[in-house]
Amino acid sequence: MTKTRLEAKQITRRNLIEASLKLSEEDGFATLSLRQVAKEAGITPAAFYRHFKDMDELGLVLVDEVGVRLRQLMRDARKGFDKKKSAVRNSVLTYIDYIVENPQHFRLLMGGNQAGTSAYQKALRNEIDRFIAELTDDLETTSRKMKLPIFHAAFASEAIVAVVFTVGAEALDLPKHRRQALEDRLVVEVNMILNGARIKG
Amino acid sequence: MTKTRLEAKQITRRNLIEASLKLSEEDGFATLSLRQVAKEAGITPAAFYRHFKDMDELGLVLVDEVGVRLRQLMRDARKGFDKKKSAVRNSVLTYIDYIVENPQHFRLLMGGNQAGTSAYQKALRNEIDRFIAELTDDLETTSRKMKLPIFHAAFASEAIVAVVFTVGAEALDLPKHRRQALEDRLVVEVNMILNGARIKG
DNA sequence: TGTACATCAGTGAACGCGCGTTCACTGATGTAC
DNA sequence: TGTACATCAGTGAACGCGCGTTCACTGATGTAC
Repeated sequence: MTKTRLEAKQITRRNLIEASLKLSEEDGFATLSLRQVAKEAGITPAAFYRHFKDMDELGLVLVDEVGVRLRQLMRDARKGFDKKKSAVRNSVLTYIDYIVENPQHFRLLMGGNQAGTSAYQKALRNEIDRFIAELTDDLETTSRKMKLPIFHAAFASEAIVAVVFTVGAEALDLPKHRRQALEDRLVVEVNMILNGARIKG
Repeated sequence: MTKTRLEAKQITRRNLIEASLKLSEEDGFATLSLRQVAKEAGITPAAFYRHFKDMDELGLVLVDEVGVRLRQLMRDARKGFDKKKSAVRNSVLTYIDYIVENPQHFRLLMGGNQAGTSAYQKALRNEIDRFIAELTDDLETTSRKMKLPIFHAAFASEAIVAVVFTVGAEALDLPKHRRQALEDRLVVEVNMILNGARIKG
């Protein structure tokens, strides 16, 4: 087995990634130290450098992983398996569930808005732009199918993503029983933006 | 003059506040150290404690000061002196101008979303809720005056503040000549939300 | 298969640094008489 | 007004701490013959 050593290295790399996600749950990625992550992953600080140049490089990997996963989730949610609910409500429920179950992922995408280097910032910005682009596509496709014109699909997507991220951040700080109100609010606000986007001018 | 010593103390306190605002311009308040602020204010680290219990207490003062100032500004902007432009465009222009001229203030209100203690978080949350409340009042008053019903004034305000803060964060990272596009975008999105809020359901 | 050498993930000690916090102090300002 | 004492904002040294980074090393895994 010529791969044993390589495999072991990849396991450690995985451990570093999982460790940073776990530790991000508390205060986000920006406040993590290399030593904390190495310790949580079960290696010495010096061994960290066998896998990543610095914390920033690890951060880029995390943003990418989380972005891919969250976009896939939202794509599935929009397809809307539960026909009893609107596509909007379906998506909102899926989204809120996900961020409550995976606060680390969400804090990762939010938190960097402020701290972090410019490379990390750009990666985050890029992920969010992807969300917006996918949503814009979806709105335009749906509009064509439904024969309901939409005048500002791109702007509407930007506004929706802004609202969705804002409400998501609030959801993390609330106890479970108050989440329902947030879901309802988010559904109303998203529909409000969609209605506005269907009006000319 | 029995006040000379007290006055001197208040000047130093002011210096600490101004120093932290100045240093916040770079990366926000969360990344500031007590020693940096003391140095910028021209005192030794130990003297800091004559004025504030810790950085968190200073943070609360800053959030309050900036919040008061920004709310006053937006109140004035909504009154809309420039009658050639819509109230929405007037407010958006004022807002973008302000955050570009005072990035420290804006970073202060944004940045804490992630880092900082719970007391600081709550103060921020509280400031933002005030913005939303004032905007809601304004929307309802205007609605009555114009005899244009509005069905979701509170939700619309939440959505508008979310969008406005998001776009504001983006404005800070852009060169001056690309700001115009952001203003236009913000005007369209805010109007979109207002239009949506005037539709029932 | 067995041996000799190369690779390299992870170790553990050491470094200098900026941090928050404490402490006894100084000396100008303020107060009482 | 003049003197003796109290107050207290600011000083400067010291502390222990966790940080990122470096380095020579170890020893298991991998490779060549």
